[in-house]
Amino acid sequence: MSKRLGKETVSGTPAKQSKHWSIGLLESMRDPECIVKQTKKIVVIRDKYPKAKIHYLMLPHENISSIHKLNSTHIDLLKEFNKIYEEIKIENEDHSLKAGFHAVPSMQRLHMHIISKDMVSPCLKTKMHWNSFTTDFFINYEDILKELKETGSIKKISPDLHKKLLATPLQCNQCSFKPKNMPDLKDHLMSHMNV
DNA sequence: GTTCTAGAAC
DNA sequence: GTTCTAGAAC
Repeated sequence: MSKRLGKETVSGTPAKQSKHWSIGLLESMRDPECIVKQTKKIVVIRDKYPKAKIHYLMLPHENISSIHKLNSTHIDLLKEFNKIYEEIKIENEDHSLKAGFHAVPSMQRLHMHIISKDMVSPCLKTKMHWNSFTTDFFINYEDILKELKETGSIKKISPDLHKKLLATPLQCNQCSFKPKNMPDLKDHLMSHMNV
Protein backbone atom coordinates (compact mmCIF):
# COMPACT_ATOMS: atom_id res chain seq x y z
CA MET A 1 0.00 0.00 0.00
CA SER A 2 1.43 3.35 -1.03
CA LYS A 3 1.62 6.16 1.51
CA ARG A 4 -0.06 8.70 -0.75
CA LEU A 5 -2.51 8.03 -3.54
CA GLY A 6 -2.07 11.47 -5.08
CA LYS A 7 -4.02 11.85 -8.30
CA GLU A 8 -4.23 8.11 -8.90
CA THR A 9 -7.51 6.25 -8.78
CA VAL A 10 -8.12 3.12 -6.68
CA SER A 11 -7.16 0.95 -9.63
CA GLY A 12 -3.81 2.71 -9.91
CA THR A 13 -4.47 4.26 -13.32
CA PRO A 14 -3.75 8.00 -13.46
CA ALA A 15 -6.88 10.14 -13.17
CA LYS A 16 -7.41 12.41 -16.18
CA GLN A 17 -7.64 16.12 -15.44
CA SER A 18 -11.18 17.08 -16.51
CA LYS A 19 -10.82 20.88 -16.42
CA HIS A 20 -7.55 22.65 -17.09
CA TRP A 21 -6.54 25.25 -14.50
CA SER A 22 -6.18 27.96 -17.16
CA ILE A 23 -9.96 28.28 -17.58
CA GLY A 24 -10.45 29.16 -13.90
CA LEU A 25 -11.29 32.81 -14.60
CA LEU A 26 -14.06 31.83 -17.01
CA GLU A 27 -15.70 29.97 -14.13
CA SER A 28 -15.06 32.74 -11.57
CA MET A 29 -16.65 35.42 -13.77
CA ARG A 30 -19.92 33.40 -13.74
CA ASP A 31 -19.81 32.91 -9.97
CA PRO A 32 -21.91 35.53 -8.10
CA GLU A 33 -19.70 34.98 -5.01
CA CYS A 34 -16.69 36.33 -6.93
CA ILE A 35 -18.32 39.27 -8.73
CA VAL A 36 -17.65 42.75 -7.37
CA LYS A 37 -19.36 44.76 -10.11
CA GLN A 38 -20.57 44.32 -13.64
CA THR A 39 -21.62 46.32 -16.72
CA LYS A 40 -22.86 45.36 -20.17
CA LYS A 41 -19.26 45.01 -21.39
CA ILE A 42 -17.18 43.98 -18.37
CA VAL A 43 -17.13 42.15 -15.05
CA VAL A 44 -14.92 42.77 -11.99
CA ILE A 45 -14.11 39.82 -9.72
CA ARG A 46 -12.05 39.28 -6.60
CA ASP A 47 -8.77 37.50 -7.32
CA LYS A 48 -9.04 33.99 -5.86
CA TYR A 49 -5.46 34.25 -4.52
CA PRO A 50 -5.05 38.01 -3.79
CA LYS A 51 -1.46 39.27 -3.73
CA ALA A 52 -2.32 42.47 -1.78
CA LYS A 53 -5.00 43.88 0.57
CA ILE A 54 -7.04 44.77 -2.53
CA HIS A 55 -6.73 42.64 -5.68
CA TYR A 56 -9.45 42.62 -8.33
CA LEU A 57 -9.53 41.39 -11.92
CA MET A 58 -11.46 43.18 -14.68
CA LEU A 59 -12.49 41.04 -17.65
CA PRO A 60 -14.58 41.65 -20.79
CA HIS A 61 -17.65 39.51 -21.48
CA GLU A 62 -16.36 39.38 -25.06
CA ASN A 63 -14.23 36.31 -25.69
CA ILE A 64 -10.77 37.88 -25.93
CA SER A 65 -8.20 35.36 -24.72
CA SER A 66 -5.33 37.75 -23.91
CA ILE A 67 -3.71 41.14 -24.53
CA HIS A 68 -2.19 39.64 -27.69
CA LYS A 69 -5.64 39.31 -29.27
CA LEU A 70 -6.41 43.02 -28.86
CA ASN A 71 -6.73 45.29 -31.91
CA SER A 72 -7.82 48.85 -32.67
CA THR A 73 -11.50 47.92 -32.44
CA HIS A 74 -11.02 47.25 -28.71
CA ILE A 75 -9.99 50.80 -27.77
CA ASP A 76 -13.55 51.65 -26.64
CA LEU A 77 -13.57 48.53 -24.48
CA LEU A 78 -10.32 49.62 -22.83
CA LYS A 79 -11.80 53.08 -22.22
CA GLU A 80 -14.64 51.30 -20.38
CA PHE A 81 -11.97 49.44 -18.36
CA ASN A 82 -10.57 52.81 -17.27
CA LYS A 83 -13.99 54.28 -16.47
CA ILE A 84 -14.81 51.41 -14.11
CA TYR A 85 -11.28 51.51 -12.68
CA GLU A 86 -11.80 55.19 -11.78
CA GLU A 87 -14.99 54.19 -9.92
CA ILE A 88 -13.10 51.50 -8.01
CA LYS A 89 -10.38 54.01 -7.06
CA ILE A 90 -13.04 56.28 -5.53
CA GLU A 91 -14.58 53.34 -3.66
CA ASN A 92 -11.13 52.47 -2.23
CA GLU A 93 -9.77 55.91 -1.44
CA ASP A 94 -7.89 54.60 1.59
CA HIS A 95 -5.72 52.36 -0.63
CA SER A 96 -3.18 53.23 -3.30
CA LEU A 97 -4.17 51.20 -6.36
CA LYS A 98 -2.59 50.47 -9.71
CA ALA A 99 -4.04 48.83 -12.84
CA GLY A 100 -2.29 46.79 -15.49
CA PHE A 101 -1.73 43.52 -17.32
CA HIS A 102 0.87 40.75 -17.06
CA ALA A 103 3.20 40.69 -20.08
CA VAL A 104 2.76 36.91 -20.28
CA PRO A 105 -0.64 35.91 -18.85
CA SER A 106 -1.25 32.33 -17.66
CA MET A 107 -5.04 32.38 -17.47
CA GLN A 108 -7.47 32.45 -20.38
CA ARG A 109 -9.56 35.61 -20.97
CA LEU A 110 -8.07 39.08 -21.07
CA HIS A 111 -7.81 40.36 -17.49
CA MET A 112 -6.60 43.61 -15.97
CA HIS A 113 -5.22 43.44 -12.43
CA ILE A 114 -6.35 46.16 -10.00
CA ILE A 115 -4.07 45.81 -7.01
CA SER A 116 -3.12 47.87 -3.96
CA LYS A 117 0.53 48.77 -3.51
CA ASP A 118 0.87 47.34 0.03
CA MET A 119 1.40 43.81 -1.37
CA VAL A 120 0.53 42.39 2.05
CA SER A 121 -1.16 39.00 1.62
CA PRO A 122 -0.65 35.38 2.69
CA CYS A 123 -1.03 34.38 -1.00
CA LEU A 124 2.09 36.34 -1.98
CA LYS A 125 4.67 33.57 -1.69
CA THR A 126 7.25 33.48 -4.50
CA LYS A 127 9.76 35.75 -6.22
CA MET A 128 7.75 35.18 -9.39
CA HIS A 129 4.60 36.52 -7.68
CA TRP A 130 6.51 39.60 -6.53
CA ASN A 131 8.25 40.32 -9.84
CA SER A 132 5.05 39.84 -11.84
CA PHE A 133 3.62 42.95 -10.14
CA THR A 134 6.70 45.08 -9.45
CA THR A 135 8.85 44.81 -12.61
CA ASP A 136 8.11 45.60 -16.27
CA PHE A 137 6.34 42.22 -16.36
CA PHE A 138 3.44 44.36 -15.10
CA ILE A 139 2.32 46.59 -17.99
CA ASN A 140 0.35 49.60 -16.80
CA TYR A 141 -3.08 50.23 -18.32
CA GLU A 142 -1.89 53.49 -19.90
CA ASP A 143 0.96 51.71 -21.70
CA ILE A 144 -1.36 49.05 -23.14
CA LEU A 145 -3.78 51.73 -24.39
CA LYS A 146 -0.89 53.72 -25.88
CA GLU A 147 0.63 50.73 -27.70
CA LEU A 148 -2.78 49.70 -29.02
CA LYS A 149 -3.50 53.20 -30.32
CA GLU A 150 -0.05 53.55 -31.91
CA THR A 151 0.51 50.07 -33.38
CA GLY A 152 -2.91 48.39 -33.37
CA SER A 153 -1.72 45.40 -31.33
CA ILE A 154 0.25 44.33 -28.23
CA LYS A 155 3.66 42.86 -28.99
CA LYS A 156 4.81 39.67 -27.26
CA ILE A 157 7.99 39.81 -25.17
CA SER A 158 10.86 37.38 -25.87
CA PRO A 159 11.26 34.24 -23.73
CA ASP A 160 14.63 35.64 -22.59
CA LEU A 161 13.10 38.90 -21.33
CA HIS A 162 10.24 36.95 -19.73
CA LYS A 163 12.74 34.82 -17.82
CA LYS A 164 14.92 37.80 -16.92
CA LEU A 165 12.04 39.91 -15.55
CA LEU A 166 10.71 37.14 -13.31
CA ALA A 167 14.23 36.42 -12.02
CA THR A 168 14.91 40.07 -11.09
CA PRO A 169 16.55 40.32 -7.63
CA LEU A 170 14.06 41.25 -4.90
CA GLN A 171 13.55 45.01 -4.45
CA CYS A 172 10.99 46.73 -2.21
CA ASN A 173 8.35 48.60 -4.25
CA GLN A 174 8.14 51.41 -1.68
CA CYS A 175 11.77 52.14 -0.72
CA SER A 176 15.37 51.22 -1.57
CA PHE A 177 15.44 48.10 0.65
CA LYS A 178 16.72 44.92 -1.01
CA PRO A 179 15.37 41.88 0.87
CA LYS A 180 17.47 38.72 1.27
CA ASN A 181 14.56 36.41 0.53
CA MET A 182 10.75 36.27 0.46
CA PRO A 183 10.16 36.00 4.23
CA ASP A 184 12.48 39.00 4.64
CA LEU A 185 10.48 40.95 2.04
CA LYS A 186 7.14 40.06 3.63
CA ASP A 187 8.35 41.20 7.07
CA HIS A 188 9.64 44.42 5.53
CA LEU A 189 6.35 45.16 3.73
CA MET A 190 4.59 45.14 7.09
CA SER A 191 6.80 48.03 8.21
CA HIS A 192 5.32 50.20 5.46
CA MET A 193 1.77 49.58 6.72
CA ASN A 194 1.73 51.98 9.71
CA VAL A 195 0.87 55.46 8.50
C1' DG B 1 -2.56 29.78 -12.01
C1' DT B 2 -1.31 26.54 -7.43
C1' DT B 3 0.58 22.51 -5.00
C1' DC B 4 4.13 19.61 -3.67
C1' DT B 5 8.61 18.43 -2.32
C1' DA B 6 13.75 17.50 -3.34
C1' DG B 7 17.72 19.40 -2.44
C1' DA B 8 20.16 23.85 -2.18
C1' DA B 9 21.23 27.36 1.04
C1' DC B 10 21.75 28.61 5.49
C1' DG C 1 18.82 20.36 11.44
C1' DT C 2 15.80 23.86 9.43
C1' DT C 3 14.50 27.27 5.98
C1' DC C 4 13.77 28.44 1.45
C1' DT C 5 13.56 28.08 -3.53
C1' DA C 6 12.51 26.20 -7.95
C1' DG C 7 10.80 22.81 -11.15
C1' DA C 8 7.33 18.97 -12.30
C1' DA C 9 2.63 18.11 -12.50
C1' DC C 10 0.10 13.59 -18.13
